[in-house]
Amino acid sequence: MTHVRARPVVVEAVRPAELCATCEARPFSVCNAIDGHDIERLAALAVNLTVDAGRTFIEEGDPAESFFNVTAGTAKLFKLLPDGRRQITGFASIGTFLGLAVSSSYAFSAEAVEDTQVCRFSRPRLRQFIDDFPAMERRLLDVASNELVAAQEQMLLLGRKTARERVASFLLARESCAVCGIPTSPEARIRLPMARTDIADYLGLTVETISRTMTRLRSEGLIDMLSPTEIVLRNRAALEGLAAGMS
Amino acid sequence: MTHVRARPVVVEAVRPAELCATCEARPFSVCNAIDGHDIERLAALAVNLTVDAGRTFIEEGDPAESFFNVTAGTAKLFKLLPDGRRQITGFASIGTFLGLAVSSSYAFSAEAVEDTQVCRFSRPRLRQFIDDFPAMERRLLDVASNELVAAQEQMLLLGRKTARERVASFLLARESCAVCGIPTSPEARIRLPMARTDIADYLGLTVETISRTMTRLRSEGLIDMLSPTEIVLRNRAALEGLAAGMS
DNA sequence: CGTGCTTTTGAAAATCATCAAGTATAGTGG
DNA sequence: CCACTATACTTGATGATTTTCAAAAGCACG
Repeated sequence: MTHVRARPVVVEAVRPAELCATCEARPFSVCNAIDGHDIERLAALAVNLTVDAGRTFIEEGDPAESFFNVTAGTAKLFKLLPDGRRQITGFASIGTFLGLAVSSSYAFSAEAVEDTQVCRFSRPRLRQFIDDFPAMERRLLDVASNELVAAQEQMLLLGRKTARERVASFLLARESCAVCGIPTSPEARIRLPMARTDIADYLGLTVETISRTMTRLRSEGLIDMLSPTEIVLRNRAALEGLAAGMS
Repeated sequence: MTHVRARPVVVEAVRPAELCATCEARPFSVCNAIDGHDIERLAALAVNLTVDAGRTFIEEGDPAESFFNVTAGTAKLFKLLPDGRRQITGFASIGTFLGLAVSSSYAFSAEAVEDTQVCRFSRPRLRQFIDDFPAMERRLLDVASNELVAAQEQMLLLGRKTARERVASFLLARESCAVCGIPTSPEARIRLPMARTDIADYLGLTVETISRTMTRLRSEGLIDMLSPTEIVLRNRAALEGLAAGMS
């Protein structure tokens, strides 16, 4: 259980929309469904935001007026219980589209884990845009479908895996996420921009359990810890076995 | 942990597609995005299946050749670990669309909890159909978005709620699901077509814990149990408090 | 009216949480 | 540049919720 010290819901800076045409995040995002000059129409809808680490830019329950697209950095998405218990439902990095929901209010909060860049779209206006571009709708459905599959996998983790299995699964997921970390180097160095508390709230465990489990994985030679935020997978096969539940 | 006694993956009977126009499930399903005579084109793609209780009609990992739409009964969707641990990711009832996934293989298995009717659609052919009917794609995106929200709520439950809170959440969800149970009578009688084991695997608990928790809720006057499968909510407010985490 | 399965109940065990404290790290100000 | 403070991470001891193991009670079905 983590009691979250609230930081003001403020966006650091709002810059005029940059050209989507040159956006580094585009290859990873739904925006690549649009090409040619149509991309300029999309750019006209986008507002570039800089969100400092620790800042919340989506608040659960608030009217859902915008969609977001992460273009740099990392954000955590989470839900809270009244007493402060928190469940992180996912981490958003470059290319992640946020705000899919039929409801009129956000179903989760989003807070930057490190300095983050996002594009903000007015919900009704982007909705209108999508109606004109079926390819975009198609891409969004693909995104939503993939997230659904990921969510089911996470339910399996939360409902049925042991602490060890959860941590192994997490590390492997971080590693295979080619986009999210620094280079997926030959020796698989993983960057963990989020705090241990965040990992705990993502895996349904406590900070202490995360720490103990990682220490043990290290002492068993399955991983190396260059620093708390830099992990090297030493025995991928063993980790994969663990993650798959063949402990 | 539940070791699943495998039942053959067989569909009981295959009937010629009935007219979607008169389908009772249509108001609850994505099919209502299509109207007029276009519905006949859709009907031409559908195959009606009867799935007996206990039969599996989607097997995790199998090539995803079909979409399904539940038109009657209830099915459980689940993922397994190699040693038999099971996580039920959801229950599908009338109107539920199954098979959304970009991958070429199913991400979960589906087994009928009670005698169930489903429509089966060839994946590529329905995909083609959808391309012709943006309204359908739109509806699918809405469905996927809603399921995503539900999945996040379930992650909160699995990761952070106590056994009591989970069971209370489950009962309330069953109740508000106007479609899934028999009548949402004035006194909120809930039908639970699934076994205790299924509830356990859905809530990330064991059968024993489910049983004990429900017994306790009954002894505290929060619920009544007419039979193992028929529950009455006696103190809705208290249950809602529990489910929301204000224990 | 057994037979088999589901549900319930009981006792013991275990994983993980909680409480507590020490260590490392980073950022701040002198 | 270094000490100082705050925060994050780690480690240890204890405890509790939930699991596991075991068995009885209910029910459905042949």
